[in-house]
Amino acid sequence: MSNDTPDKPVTENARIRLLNAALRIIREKGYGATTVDELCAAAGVTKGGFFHHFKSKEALGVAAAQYWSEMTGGLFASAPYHAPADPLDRVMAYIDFRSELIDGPVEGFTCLVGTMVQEVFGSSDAIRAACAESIFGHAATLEADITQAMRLHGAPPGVTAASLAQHTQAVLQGGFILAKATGDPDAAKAMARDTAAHLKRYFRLLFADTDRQDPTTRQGD
Amino acid sequence: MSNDTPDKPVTENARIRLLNAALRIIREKGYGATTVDELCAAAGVTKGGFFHHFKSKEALGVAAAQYWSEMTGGLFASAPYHAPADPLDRVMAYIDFRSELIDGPVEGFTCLVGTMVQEVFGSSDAIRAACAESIFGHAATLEADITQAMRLHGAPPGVTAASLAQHTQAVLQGGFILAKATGDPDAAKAMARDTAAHLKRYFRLLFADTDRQDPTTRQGD
DNA sequence: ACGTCTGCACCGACCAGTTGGTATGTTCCC
DNA sequence: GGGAACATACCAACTGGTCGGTGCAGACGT
Repeated sequence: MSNDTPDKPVTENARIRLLNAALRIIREKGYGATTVDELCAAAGVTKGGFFHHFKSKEALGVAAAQYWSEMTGGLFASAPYHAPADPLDRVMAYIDFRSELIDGPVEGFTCLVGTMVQEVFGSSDAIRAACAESIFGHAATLEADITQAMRLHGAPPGVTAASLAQHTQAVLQGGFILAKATGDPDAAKAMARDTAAHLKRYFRLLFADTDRQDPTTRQGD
Repeated sequence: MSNDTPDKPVTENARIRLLNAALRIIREKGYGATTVDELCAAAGVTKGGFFHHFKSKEALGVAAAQYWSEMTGGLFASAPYHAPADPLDRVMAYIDFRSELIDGPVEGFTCLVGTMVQEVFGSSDAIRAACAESIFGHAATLEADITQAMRLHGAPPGVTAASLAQHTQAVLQGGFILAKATGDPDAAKAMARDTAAHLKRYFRLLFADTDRQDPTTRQGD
């Protein structure tokens, strides 16, 4: 979408290490609580090195959001949920895939940009915009499948593909919040997965009144 | 649940002002970005006054979460959505009520504890627990109506009242995140309301297969 | 082939401002 | 007069950010 990430020369080592550290630590502690020094220590880079690559902490935040988009974008693009021929099945498989991703500790499966935007939407418009781009950009990839599903099976009354795609993201993000609220890792996982299950059920019900009453799509739980 | 908030004497003026400032400013800028000095300035209290009432910033965070519970608890308890005789209608009216609450600037309608818990779940277990208490405590009040609705109309297969109540909170919280991500206040409002509309549709569909096919419940949008 | 010149990646000591927190009053009500 | 409710002044630690410098890889003229 934006072409300001040209394929850099191969020698960007410290930058990548910094970005990877940012992904991990910001998801663990939040953007505000993450210090530059901490990032440097984790990446094995000094303060000077940090500010050589990022002109400010905020710039690191923006870059981290974009890096997150690249990483997750690649993950989703190569994920197996695109396989089904029926677009509705692809949407269902997408939710299953998201559900499978929910594993391990809370910081491991939650969303970097969802976490960040909540924190900085009032104080850094640059980071907020980068997070929005990531979230809504990802929603757009899902919207394509939903549009096709509506075309093939008929559109449920009162909903649009864009709205549904964004709602999907909202539900998953909300699940992450509740997951973080529970102190226990297992409860957190169950919480997030349960939310995803409700989301899938919503899709199933939404498209049940179209031409899809036959229970041939009884996948999973 | 916890009785460590006994009814203090009436003379807690600065404390209340501090708490009100905290509610407003933390929702605006997040917990981490909110400084003690800023809170003091907003409440017209000095640093000494602050630490007279709260032994630390973290203690203020915990108190703010509890204060938020009290405030919203009162708001919801006296809200008109309890009027309908049918518990399912009450649940629907609850979602409508939440949707009506979505107005004005983003910081005005978002949830304090949802914002905070996202930020501090890894760094302050005390605040995290206070936020969890607030969220799940509120969910429990909704769960009662859902349980009754299931008893009266039949339970949709595969869901429990507790799970549904928590899912409701998750969806609303997720809507807030997407709302914050959009820079524009009007778009934010629309986003959050749209999420609530999807949630309501989910409930409608869930209970449509029970004894509730008659469209007498065609309220709103 | 060779010195050197240039620019980039990175270093690490340092700084000024800000942070949460404290020690010591003062006021005022019971 | 004693304790709760504040105010004032202050601090040590830490924050993001700066700045002069270093090592090294390639360009370039000879």
